[in-house]
Amino acid sequence: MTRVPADDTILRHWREAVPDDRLAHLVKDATRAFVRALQLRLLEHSVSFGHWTFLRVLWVQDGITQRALSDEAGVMEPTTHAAVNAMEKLDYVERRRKEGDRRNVHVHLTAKGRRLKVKLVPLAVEVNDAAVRGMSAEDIGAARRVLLAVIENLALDGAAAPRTLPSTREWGQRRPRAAARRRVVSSGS
Amino acid sequence: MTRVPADDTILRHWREAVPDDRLAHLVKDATRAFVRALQLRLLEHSVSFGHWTFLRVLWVQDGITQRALSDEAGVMEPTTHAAVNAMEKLDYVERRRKEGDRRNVHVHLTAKGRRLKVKLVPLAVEVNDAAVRGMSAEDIGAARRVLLAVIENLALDGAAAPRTLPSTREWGQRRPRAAARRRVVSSGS
DNA sequence: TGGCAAAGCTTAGATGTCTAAGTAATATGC
DNA sequence: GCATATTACTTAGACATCTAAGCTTTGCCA
Repeated sequence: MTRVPADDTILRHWREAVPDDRLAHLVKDATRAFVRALQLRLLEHSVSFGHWTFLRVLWVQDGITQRALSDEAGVMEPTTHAAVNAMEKLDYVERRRKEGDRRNVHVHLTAKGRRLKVKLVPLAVEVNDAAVRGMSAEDIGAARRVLLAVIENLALDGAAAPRTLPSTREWGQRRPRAAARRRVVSSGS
Repeated sequence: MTRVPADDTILRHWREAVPDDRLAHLVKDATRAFVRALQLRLLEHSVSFGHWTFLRVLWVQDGITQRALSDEAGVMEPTTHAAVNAMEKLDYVERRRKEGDRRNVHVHLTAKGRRLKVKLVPLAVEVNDAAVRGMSAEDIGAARRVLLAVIENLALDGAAAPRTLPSTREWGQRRPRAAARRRVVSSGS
């Protein structure tokens, strides 16, 4: 790689500066570190990081719908859609429609997709072990509690904020002016 | 209807499943929660989340070079370049070349960019407070330690791993940049 | 002192993620 | 039993981020 953007700089950074959104940035940088480390290993098996997210889920719940897959992976449908397209081309999965509700598209692993599991899972374990090396079990437990709390607290926060608007949260309304105005202006000129 | 991808599903998810890369995913989901929460607030001031990252740095170190800005923000130059372009259009910053080294491009806040600080910083504080609500100071401290360790451990991991790999499209081929080289060299001093 | 490497910025293109809006199938209510 | 809402997927487009590679300026040194 050319240059790790961070390394020295980021580390110094975290020991000195105390910005107002310190935890948020720590979490963000940690995510990048995790993604990068796993990506590095996945590349040797020609699997992109994006696919890992979905394969993980499918190894446990093969044949679920795209919607369910999105939920389990924690992303929106279009993200899943794009990833499934790519993985279908790579012959890791295939889409199937079943009898019954014809809206649903079920995503099934191919033999090839299934085989990746034994190779890839150890890589993730390796990364996680390396990541927490030297940390006590208590600290790691505390970190888990805090992160889970963050997710819960902010989910509430996000759900509460737009409450002033129609029942099904309308981001379009809340997000407002920037987008709305832009649209008006461009159609008017 | 726009659905929050996560909410219930993600929360249930974290209380049940115990995948092999649990911490990595916890961290990733927490990042998304943070970003989303802050974005929600920034949008009301017509500031995108991407700009926040750089404005934070500039409020403290106005007039630094794009490279320095990249390092402080923890991203690569092209990311900074794109963001500075956008912020320049919005009249939050301006680029200036100084006497001396003409390769450097210094990024300066405009009055408009500077004014955002008092409005935006409280939003970040608010998000961080909301995020850790109910957590003990000890747990939060432990979480910080763990996250910092993750960043450090994986930075080492990333620096070490590729050297041993004859992998085709990797590090080795390209002429190493200063940082990469420095790291190798300094192992001897 | 002239050439080559390094440093800084830019461009090009890929990836992963999102919102908004469109289409097709199904469910619901009057 | 049809009109309408809801659900699942898709398409379009935006944005933040990355790597690879190109350009310009500077530094070094043989």
